[in-house]
Amino acid sequence: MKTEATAGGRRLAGRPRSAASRSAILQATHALLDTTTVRDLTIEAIAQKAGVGKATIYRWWPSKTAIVIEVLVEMMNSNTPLPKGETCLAVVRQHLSLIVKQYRGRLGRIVAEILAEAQFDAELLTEFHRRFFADRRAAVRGVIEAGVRDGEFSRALDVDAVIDTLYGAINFRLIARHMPRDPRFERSLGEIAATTLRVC
Amino acid sequence: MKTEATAGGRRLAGRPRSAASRSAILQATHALLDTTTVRDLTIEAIAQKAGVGKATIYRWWPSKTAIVIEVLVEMMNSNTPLPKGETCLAVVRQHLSLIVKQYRGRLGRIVAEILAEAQFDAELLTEFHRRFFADRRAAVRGVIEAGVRDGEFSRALDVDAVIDTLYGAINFRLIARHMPRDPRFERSLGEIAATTLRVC
Amino acid sequence: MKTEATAGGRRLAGRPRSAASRSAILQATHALLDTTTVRDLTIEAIAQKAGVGKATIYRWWPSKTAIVIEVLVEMMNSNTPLPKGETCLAVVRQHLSLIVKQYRGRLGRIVAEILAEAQFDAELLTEFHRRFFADRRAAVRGVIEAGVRDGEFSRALDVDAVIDTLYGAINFRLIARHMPRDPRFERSLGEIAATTLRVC
Amino acid sequence: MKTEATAGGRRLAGRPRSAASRSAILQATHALLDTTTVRDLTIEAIAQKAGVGKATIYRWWPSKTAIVIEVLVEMMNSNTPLPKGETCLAVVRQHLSLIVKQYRGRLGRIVAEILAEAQFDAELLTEFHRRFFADRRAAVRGVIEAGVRDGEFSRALDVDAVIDTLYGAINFRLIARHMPRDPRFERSLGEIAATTLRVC
DNA sequence: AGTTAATCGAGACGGTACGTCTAGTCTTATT
DNA sequence: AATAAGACTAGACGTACCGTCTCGATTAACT
Repeated sequence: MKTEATAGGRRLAGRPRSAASRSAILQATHALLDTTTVRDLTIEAIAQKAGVGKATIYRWWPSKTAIVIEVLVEMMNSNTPLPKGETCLAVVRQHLSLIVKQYRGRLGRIVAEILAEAQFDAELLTEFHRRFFADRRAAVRGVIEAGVRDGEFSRALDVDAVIDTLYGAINFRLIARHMPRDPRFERSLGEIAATTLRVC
Repeated sequence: MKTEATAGGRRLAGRPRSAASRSAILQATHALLDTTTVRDLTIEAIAQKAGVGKATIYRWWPSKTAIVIEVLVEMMNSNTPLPKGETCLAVVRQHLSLIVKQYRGRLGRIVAEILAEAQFDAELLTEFHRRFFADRRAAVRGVIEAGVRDGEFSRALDVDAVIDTLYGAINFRLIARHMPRDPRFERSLGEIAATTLRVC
Repeated sequence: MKTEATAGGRRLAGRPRSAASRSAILQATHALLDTTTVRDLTIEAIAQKAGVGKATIYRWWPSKTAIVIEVLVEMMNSNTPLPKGETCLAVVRQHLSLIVKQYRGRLGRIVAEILAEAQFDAELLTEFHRRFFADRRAAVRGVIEAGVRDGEFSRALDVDAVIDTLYGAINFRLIARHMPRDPRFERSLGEIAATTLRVC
Repeated sequence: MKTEATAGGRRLAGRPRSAASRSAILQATHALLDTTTVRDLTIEAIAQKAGVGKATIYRWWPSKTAIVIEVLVEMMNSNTPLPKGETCLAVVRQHLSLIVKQYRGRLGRIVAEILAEAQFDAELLTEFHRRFFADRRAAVRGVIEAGVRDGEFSRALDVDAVIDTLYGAINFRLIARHMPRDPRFERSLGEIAATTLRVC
């Protein structure tokens, strides 16, 4: 038997992965999510709808939720550039509003459901954080740290705690559904952000 | 309080519900939760361990998660009296710390898992809110409103938003698991609470 | 309330058996048999329809089929007097025709179904034989033996074998359903009876 | 004979049916029938004993009794060639004796139980007739018709009625169990056959 | 051009839990 | 006692998916 990967570059024998199957699977999943929750989604239904063998799915994804994450990421594709604003506070406030709005529809439901499924699969949770939350959190963090450097925000800030406070409120209402995520909530969040970031 | 039979009207015909079975089911569920997640928990395993027919479970609970909620509520029974404190702020800070600590062990995991399961069952979510969150939230709300009346806290407060901000941070870290719920987090939350409540 | 059975007999303590319940059970069973097979009949459905507790049924009958046997016997009540005829052969032939006709409707179906259920319950089979077949078989036997004594029938006859031959054919078609139990069958059976009884 | 794949057309897509599973199921059923009645037999027990998923059974058989029929047919495989004899009557008599003997053991019990189960499933009854009775009946019919052509038997015969008379007697005693299927019965049946076939 | 090897759709496989159903038993209060 | 009501344990039902496994058929890259 020869080596699988010869000098320098990748050297795959055999039939390459079918791009058509991959996108058929993602599209089928997307379509099914209109009428089904992530939990009620089944690999069999995806395979059926995509006209694909189950094994093909299992070859490339570890679980149905992993597919959903991929669908979600493709849905969001460059959807969330950090908004512009005069001050760092303005940027943060607008971003908070944006997220509240974004989470109002199907997307919010799917995020909540992925988080739910990921409670029972640590790797999935890590993966979701890496592919969905990480960049946005880093961006927000960057803005806040800039605000601190500029003297706009308090020097004593525990940045992570503040972020979890503001975005956690959104996620908590998303998940616990005990109160609406309405314009008043957006405004109040903005006020709280102002106070916390400047005074804390 | 009167006896169950007399209060409220007619005594029902037929054999009454077995208290022994009820508590066997709750105990079995409690025990199984040591080694299983809520998702991996099965009604069959509970029935088996409790020495109970499956039908008996289905007669009294709509789903396994409903049982888990009942177990959780019995676990917490008068576990969380609102702490004493000199000022309203002190009470809130101590309560936040208490919750963070409480959520660190098995209890936190179960709360997260119930929330996860409840993402796919609206009634369950309502029920969980009613039996688990509602009282504690009302208590916290009472303290904050007292603080407002006394002039200790800001008059402009959106109390619900503030509560979701503080407790949402805890729940967000519980669910997303991206950062530890450690003493530093407790301290930071306390600071943020102080700022938000007094200045906002 | 006075005692129900005083003078002349046993005086049982406690509440006596309810005649109303007994007949409600039999009537309910009778009614259900219009739309259900004996197999699909359930004790629960009988109890429900009769407005009777399940335990009451179990107290007085060992199985649902036992109830069906009782219903059947009451249905047949003095239904099958041996027909009159000039000769013994004529009596037998008419009786065969009568049975073929009787078995054509619901009654035949129920007999077949009782026999089916009784394949798995030896006591039931014995009971069914005793209450349903025994008298009629004895009567037929009597006629045939009279024919033998009179010289109308062959002296060499194995009476039981002949009976099983003639009535067995009916029961076989009733159960295996491979051929109709029609007038031609009646006629042929009569011919075979004549030959067998006289020549054998 | 050709291979299965080629004969009759296109090879089907997908994994082919497992011959090992099929025979494991039949063997398990065979074994269980030693200690259980057809009624008490359960699909779960068969699946368990065969080391097979329940779905595999349901995929290929409509009911447990259908499996039992298949087991029975495989048990009988070329078990019952029509016996040789000098005359047609001799053939019929020997065949009757053979069937009586064959039905004495486990096989008789199973035939009775299948007929019992099939009282509640018309398709099953048809299937059982086709796979178990049909060929043998046709063979007997052939012999009798030959006898008629040769002048050995009566020209007036209703062949089906005669067959049901002779074999019905056997089946009736098998099912009603009111009399033994012993050598005397064999002899009497033979006598009756002789009379009926020649004189009728 | 032929060979090689991983891919593909299809669908059968062993397994497991589901929620339903009925059996037969057992508590109640009532008659 | 016997009754109607109905809760109880037990366990099979037939279904649905799981994740794995054969199949024959494709499809490139490497001889």
